[in-house]
Amino acid sequence: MRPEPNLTHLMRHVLKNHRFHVDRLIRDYDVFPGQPPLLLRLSDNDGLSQRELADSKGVKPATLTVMLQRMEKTGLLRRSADEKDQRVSRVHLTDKGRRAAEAVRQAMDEVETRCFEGFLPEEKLLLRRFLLHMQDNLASWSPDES
Amino acid sequence: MRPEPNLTHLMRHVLKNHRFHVDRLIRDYDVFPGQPPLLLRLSDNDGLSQRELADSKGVKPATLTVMLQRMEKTGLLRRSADEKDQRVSRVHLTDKGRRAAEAVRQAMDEVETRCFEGFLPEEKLLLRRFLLHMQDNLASWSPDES
DNA sequence: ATATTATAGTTAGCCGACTAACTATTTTAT
DNA sequence: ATAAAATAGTTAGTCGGCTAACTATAATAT
Repeated sequence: MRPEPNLTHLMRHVLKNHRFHVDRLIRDYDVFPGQPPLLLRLSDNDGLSQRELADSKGVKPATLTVMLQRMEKTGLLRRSADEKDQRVSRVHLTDKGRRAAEAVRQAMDEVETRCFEGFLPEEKLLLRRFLLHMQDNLASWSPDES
Repeated sequence: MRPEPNLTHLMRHVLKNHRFHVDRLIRDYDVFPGQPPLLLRLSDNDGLSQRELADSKGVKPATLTVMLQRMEKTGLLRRSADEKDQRVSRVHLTDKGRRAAEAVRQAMDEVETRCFEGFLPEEKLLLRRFLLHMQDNLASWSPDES
């Protein structure tokens, strides 16, 4: 009666659980569920443009605009126009943003550690290979064919 | 400069791509991105309660209520009160819903096939084992410890 | 038998994601 | 040099997910 859930369904379940734990660990920093990757990216590379951030996160510019507006409102970052190209706006972390990013980094590390407890290094490598293989299969599937 | 993306980040990427392809294949059936699993579940098991559906999909009842309202409006399903327990409402696919479910099943099969092209059966088993291991690690992590 | 508690759904309001249509600026072509 | 095309962001509207607060019905306890 309970059909074996397929692999992608299982993956979704795992990721939901993963996100839940990360959120739980940083809920005191005004950081919302989609923001951790952004904070880490900015912490590694201050002053990126919104376009670069969107590409980096694999998200549409419209999505990013709204997220950044919220994060600016909660004081995690500020935006300033690029001097040479008035179209682009560059994003900088505030002090609060840097503290949040540090907390996020710790939380992500902790969850990642827990998540892969009991994995051998070669198993993690194998998992990475599988994921890259899947990614390659899906990305190279042009919408035209069958 | 480009840090190795961690495994969960990679997983998110793969799933986004997966969902994109499923959506592409069923966009002519009034079926929106979160609805495929629901349609399949109902197609296998008509007349489930909302509670059962929510648990099955791993989603909060409030989320389901809104999704079902939309799907009822587009004519994919209808709801009726249980006779024995007036609190529960049972969900049934319409003919249109059954046709959509069939299309979804085909689309999912096709994407799943593409996704795992070049995988050996034992590799898929290994991947499942890894995911269950991760799921177990995360699910057994009580919020209290560390 | 009544009062309490538990369960099923709903509503409201938020965040994250998308597309489509828009503005503003910079490049490129003619 | 001016017109056309490309690029960066924004806005509006929708779907999917959540939490919190609510209603209605059923089950339990005293």
